[in-house]
Amino acid sequence: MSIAELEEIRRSQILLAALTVMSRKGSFDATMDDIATAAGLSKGGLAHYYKSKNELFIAAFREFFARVFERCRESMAKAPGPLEKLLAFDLLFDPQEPYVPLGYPILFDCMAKAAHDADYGRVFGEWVEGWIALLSEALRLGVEQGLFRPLDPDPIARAVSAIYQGVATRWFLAPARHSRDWAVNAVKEAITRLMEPYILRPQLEESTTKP
Amino acid sequence: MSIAELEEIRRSQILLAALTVMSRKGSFDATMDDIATAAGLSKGGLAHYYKSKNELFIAAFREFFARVFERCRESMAKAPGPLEKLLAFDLLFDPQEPYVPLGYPILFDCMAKAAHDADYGRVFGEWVEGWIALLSEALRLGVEQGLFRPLDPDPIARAVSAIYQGVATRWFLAPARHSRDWAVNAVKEAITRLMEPYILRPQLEESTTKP
DNA sequence: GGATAAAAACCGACCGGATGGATTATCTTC
DNA sequence: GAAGATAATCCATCCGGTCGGTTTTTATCC
Repeated sequence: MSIAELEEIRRSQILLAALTVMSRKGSFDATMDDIATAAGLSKGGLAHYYKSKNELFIAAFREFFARVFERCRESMAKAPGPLEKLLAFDLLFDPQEPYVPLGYPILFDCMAKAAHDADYGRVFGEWVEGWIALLSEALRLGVEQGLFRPLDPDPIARAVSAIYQGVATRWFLAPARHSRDWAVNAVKEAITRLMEPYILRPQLEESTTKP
Repeated sequence: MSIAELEEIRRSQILLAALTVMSRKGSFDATMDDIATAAGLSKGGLAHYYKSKNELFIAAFREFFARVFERCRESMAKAPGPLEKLLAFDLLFDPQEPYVPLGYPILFDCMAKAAHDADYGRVFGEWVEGWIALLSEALRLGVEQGLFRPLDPDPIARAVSAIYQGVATRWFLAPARHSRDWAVNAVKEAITRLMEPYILRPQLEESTTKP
């Protein structure tokens, strides 16, 4: 095994440990000792790969968002049509999904940090932009396929993404009164209705021409 | 001045100081020293009124949410009709609004804490429920006034509130790509369209009866 | 292939600073 | 003078980061 390979393995091992501890304790309460223990290394061992706690945390948040993004992309790729692609994120409300119980605490921590620290704001913003790019692509696809009337994808994609963010926040933080059924339905209703004026129906095209 | 009056004044002074420091530094980085300095008291003075940092923070978050709730209630009270009441929260995107620059960092901190600590989850959840009660009331009003068709207010109010949460989160944390205009319009579009099937139009009542 | 030296990886102990809370002393009010 | 309010100081603990020492790996030479 080469030094580069070992470094890759160690960094990955440390990131996984960091994400686990951050999710369990909250990133504000996660210590380097905790993470070192979870990684099966010493603090000095951690220091070899990540020069500071902040550097490790930025890397951990980036890793987390990369994984979530990939999972979302997969889910979208499987959806049959552009509207279905906009609605392809029920995984966000699935407790069995690997990154759901682990992920929301991490997401909220990143948001709390982002409110004060531009580095974290950048991490959050880049993830958001990536997701919005996916959604915009689906909207453009819908137009190309003649399923949606011509539209500006950007603000709509942003609205769609924000709806998911709001509903998911409520589902996770106030679950007693925001069930999964509510979440799934709220998202579907809101997004479907938001898209309503853009949907072309070939067989009913005459009746969609409102006065 | 009686002891009860002094206590009221001191508690209020300390809470204001706490909110100011929490907003500026983040609640995770706010120390009792910081808050004492901001309150013009010593740490010992703080300890007389709040027995622990946690007790002070819970009280501060509650104070914050109470103020935001009151501000939202006022804004709604001024709106002319039930649909306008659902849309009466442009203040959430107004940087001149007192609790906006100060409030979002506090809100995100509370959310991050709520992900791990049921006490904070309760504080957050109670605020959410209060807001939803206002929205539900407006929906019921709309039905009573014959402006909305009969509906179940609860899930709709929750969806409306979640939309605000998502859009506001994006506006505040990723402002470069989520302008105030986008936010105001996204909320208006999403909520108006979500309500579309429920809106009764007296002059066009016949055409709303879809097959 | 073996021996040797150098570099890298890793550990455990240590350090200085920060913090919440406790304690003692002082001040203020009744 | 007593009670309450407040300040200042102290204390124990915690934490990120450092550092000297040890172990492991790599590179070089014969």
